[in-house]
Amino acid sequence: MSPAHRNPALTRSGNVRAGQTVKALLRLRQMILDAEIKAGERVPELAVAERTGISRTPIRAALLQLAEEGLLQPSTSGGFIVRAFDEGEVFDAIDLRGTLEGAAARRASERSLSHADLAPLRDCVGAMDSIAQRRKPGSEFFSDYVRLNERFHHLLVELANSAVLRRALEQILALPFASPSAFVLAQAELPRAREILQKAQQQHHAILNAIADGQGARAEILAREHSGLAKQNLRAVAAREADMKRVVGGALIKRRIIPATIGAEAKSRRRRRKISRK
Amino acid sequence: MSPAHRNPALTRSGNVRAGQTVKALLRLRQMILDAEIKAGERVPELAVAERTGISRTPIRAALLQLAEEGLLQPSTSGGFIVRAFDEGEVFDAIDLRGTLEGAAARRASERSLSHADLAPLRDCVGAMDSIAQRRKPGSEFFSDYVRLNERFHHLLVELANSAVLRRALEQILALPFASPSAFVLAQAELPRAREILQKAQQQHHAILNAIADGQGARAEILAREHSGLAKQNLRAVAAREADMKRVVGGALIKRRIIPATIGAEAKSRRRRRKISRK
DNA sequence: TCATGCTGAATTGTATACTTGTTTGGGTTT
DNA sequence: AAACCCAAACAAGTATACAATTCAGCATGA
Repeated sequence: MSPAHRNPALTRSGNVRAGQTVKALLRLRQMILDAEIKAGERVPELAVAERTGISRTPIRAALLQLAEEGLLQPSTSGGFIVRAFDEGEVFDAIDLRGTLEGAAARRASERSLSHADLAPLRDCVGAMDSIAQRRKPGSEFFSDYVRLNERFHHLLVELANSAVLRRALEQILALPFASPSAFVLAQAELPRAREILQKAQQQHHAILNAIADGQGARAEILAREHSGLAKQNLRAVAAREADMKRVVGGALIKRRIIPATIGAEAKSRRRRRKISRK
Repeated sequence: MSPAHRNPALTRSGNVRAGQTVKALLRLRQMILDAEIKAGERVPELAVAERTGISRTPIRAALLQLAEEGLLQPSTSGGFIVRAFDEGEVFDAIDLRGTLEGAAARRASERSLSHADLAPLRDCVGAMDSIAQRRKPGSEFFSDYVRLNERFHHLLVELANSAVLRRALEQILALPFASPSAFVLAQAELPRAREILQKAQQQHHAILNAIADGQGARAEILAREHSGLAKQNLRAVAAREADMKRVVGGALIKRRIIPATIGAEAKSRRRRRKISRK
């Protein structure tokens, strides 16, 4: 998407010369997700430019891109502010992912794919099986699982073979908490962790089989239902603020129940006279 | 999305002071859709800057935006080229719109909306009824119909009350031929024009009723099915090149059957020696 | 005490100069 | 004659200077 995507590698100097725009994009996204810039705050171009040593032009491009992704929101007075999401929006995002993955599963089912076409997906599910059967979840347990899980969902979309569908899913996945494995880390803390994981794995199997059998409607429903697990995790995790910190971009999600104290407003500069209206 | 969204009077109205970025965006989009720049061609910043009297910076922002919308494609060597769509992609885009509108209809159904909430949608359908019953389609016939049709689809999404869903639909509707009324004008030339229009209107009624009755699954299927009409129109229109010219952005759609002559390549400059690679 | 309008600092939006990379055409060599 | 190399032209990426707008803070007056 970014115009500087083409800069794959090095210049003659041998230095990793990623385009400034890409650098700015990555840095800014990190800053937002790590809550270095807090939700609701403005993102001043100049400050970012000074801090990163990148000039304003690429930074501006990155801001534009991040606004496209939905992490930033254009301010009425120009510039951008970090978007805050309430629990409902996160829910809706996961729901939409379910809808789109359902559409993908249906399309994949209707393409009468060969056995070989489905091999990668089958292998992926198989690999997850062997992970899920480990007695003791080791340190790489979850990172392995997350990787395979993302691969599963990625393959699903690829099998649908629709550029527009892929684009739509890319858009929604730009919201980190909409990702299929967004809550896996937090889920690990839940008492029913293993149970949830096994249920997810059963669903992976079911989706794969439905696609292999060309059962489009069934595959769609199953894929959609599969996203219900993420919704369930969201509900469980959102209840405890501590768990929310384990979710990538969790700082962007504002709790529904706002404390009575207006502590949040104290530190950010506020217009003292908003009664000026009329 | 664009940083200059804040400009009060922006789009189709007689905008007195639009930001340069917005101006560039509108101008460029028009140039692309009118095939002033043909599909597959590069869009040179400087040329556009000279031609429009706008400096490169806002033009670059507009190019970025248009790439986000999907009308432009980043080139490997930097810059952008006008994207070409084959018939399959147009089909997929309409299909995806159907999926998303289906999701919207379902959500709307499940919100237990009051009679008053549905009034705008009901009024819209009513207005379309009175148009559809006109004996002689006048000059404003189609423009009125198109306006109301777009309004219907817009209201449908609003009733779903989901920001992410709205965003996803905005993305797909940025492709002009994915619009619900993209083929209405071309459809008018078809022999079964009136019949198609009446069928569409029946579907509008059915969707409205399903939502009013809270029948989510039914509303979803109906809305999805409704997009089938557009697919049908696409098939009918795509058969004849002349009709394709009546479709907005039709120049971006490349025919499936490519003539044996390589005439298209003759005019565009080609690299003579691509064997230079090692 | 509060409303109102002015002013200056800050920040975004725009233009342009400059740098870096890609392309292309011609000359050279085999 | 074909392939290759090099260099000049060109276009995109980046930095920075400049203009326009916004907003806080203060002064002024009711």
